[in-house]
Amino acid sequence: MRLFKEANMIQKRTKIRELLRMKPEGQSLTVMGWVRTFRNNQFIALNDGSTNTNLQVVAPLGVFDETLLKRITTSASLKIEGSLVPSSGKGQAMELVATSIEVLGDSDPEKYPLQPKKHSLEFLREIAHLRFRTNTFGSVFRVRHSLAFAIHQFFNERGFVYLHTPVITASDAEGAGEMFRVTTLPFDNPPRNEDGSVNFREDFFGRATNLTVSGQLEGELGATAFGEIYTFGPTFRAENSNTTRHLAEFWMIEPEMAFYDLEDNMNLAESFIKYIIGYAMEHNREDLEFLAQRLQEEEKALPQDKRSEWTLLEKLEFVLKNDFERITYTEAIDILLQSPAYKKKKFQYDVKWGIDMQSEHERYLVEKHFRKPVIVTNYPKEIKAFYMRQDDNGKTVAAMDILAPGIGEIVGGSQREERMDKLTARMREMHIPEEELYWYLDTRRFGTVPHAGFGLGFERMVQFVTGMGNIRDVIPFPRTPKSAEF
RNA sequence: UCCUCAGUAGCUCAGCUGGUUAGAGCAUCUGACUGUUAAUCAGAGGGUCACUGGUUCAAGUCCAGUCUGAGGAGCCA
Repeated sequence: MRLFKEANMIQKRTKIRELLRMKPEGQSLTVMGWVRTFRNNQFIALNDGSTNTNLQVVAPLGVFDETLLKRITTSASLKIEGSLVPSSGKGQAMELVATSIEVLGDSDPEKYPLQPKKHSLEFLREIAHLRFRTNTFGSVFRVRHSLAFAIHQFFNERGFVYLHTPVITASDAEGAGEMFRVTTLPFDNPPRNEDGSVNFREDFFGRATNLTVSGQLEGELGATAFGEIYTFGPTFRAENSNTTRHLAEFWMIEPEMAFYDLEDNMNLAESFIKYIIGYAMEHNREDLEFLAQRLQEEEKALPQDKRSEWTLLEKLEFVLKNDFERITYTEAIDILLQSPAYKKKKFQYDVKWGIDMQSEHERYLVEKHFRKPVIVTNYPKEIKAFYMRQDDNGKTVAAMDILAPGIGEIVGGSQREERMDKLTARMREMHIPEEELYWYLDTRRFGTVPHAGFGLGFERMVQFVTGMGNIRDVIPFPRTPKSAEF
């Protein structure tokens, strides 16, 4: 009975996104949504989240009770029945002339924090639970949804298996970053060993556990059975990073493919990025146009030389149509050494073969020299992880990073070391305990194969596509140091 | 974690070399108007000047510490 009623309510409702595509010929429709503004005691701008475009609802003068009209305040929720007609006003093609208005939920205008005006992103971050009701965040999170959907579609079309790697892990061997401990032990008085250290054998899992910093090692287990897998889930880093590009909780996509070399890996990563951007451009045109416009207005405050030369859509279009630049680390260092910036001593950090490139170096390559996404390959082994495949020269590994304009490293990947002897030798050099990773090494023990994979930070991708400057504005509930309110 | 900047009304901000009762625009409320597009016009209410301590006859203003936020750096995705 209850189910039937709910279905009935849904069937009657027309989403504004669909309504706006109809031909207005006086048809009778029901809409439900939240009030954005109420002008002139007569015109309701109604938004239901399906699109940024508000529906203009006309409440003809004299038809509705004064006490009802008083309740039509910013963000009150309404159910409206009316007829869809061509608009006699200028700002919109059609409007709904209300025959009945029901207030589903009141919104006290003295207390509701959002106003029909511009708010700073910093302020909206403080009311993250309500910011979805703004145009900017409406667009950002519809685009985020589309990108997530496109990711699954891309891999599904190519026969990849979506592998759910664990959120709680016991492995602390990879060293991808500081970890959040997971425990049920009492923190004021944990059980102790004789030497005074905490006795994790008495903890929930019988050992020390943490939130995952990467699903890659588990991903390799999948790849060496299914051939091609991908993970897409939350990842946690307890680093005290306070930047526009870091979160303590973020989402990562990590494909892992057997029978792929570095070149295959790069090809996949490049077509993957183009695919999901193309998907958003096709399905979220309106949102992207809104975000592009928002960005342009924001940049008006900047001096001429700091403004971007392209609009957001032009930038995305360009990325779609052009090949990413591919250079080796060694070539990248040469370019930096030859650069006017280096010769004029503009770099704060020195450049020489063997360094881990700094943000300023990556920015120079991507934003000044090539002016497009760049894939840098074959880094020195000293600055990369133990599992990356060693090149024949003994100096470099088959790594690749994709650097994007504006955000820097968006993808990090490599061909993995499939040769047992080389891998364990490197682990010993880097003091990584083999015993703890016996399960990982089993992939090399039993039918090892050449394989490769990469990790892509989802929020950085959403930043790139939406043009949002701060990563805290592209995840619904950002977790950063000293901040986990909602 | 380091460096720099900031915290004054619901929001965005002004407040000079310390000196009467701390201001503006927007928002809100009341009234007017009624085809408006962040409507318009008139009026009203609204403040622990982040917190703690100090200097001083006197602190929003100066000093110290703390907290929070932003930008940059490092770490990285």
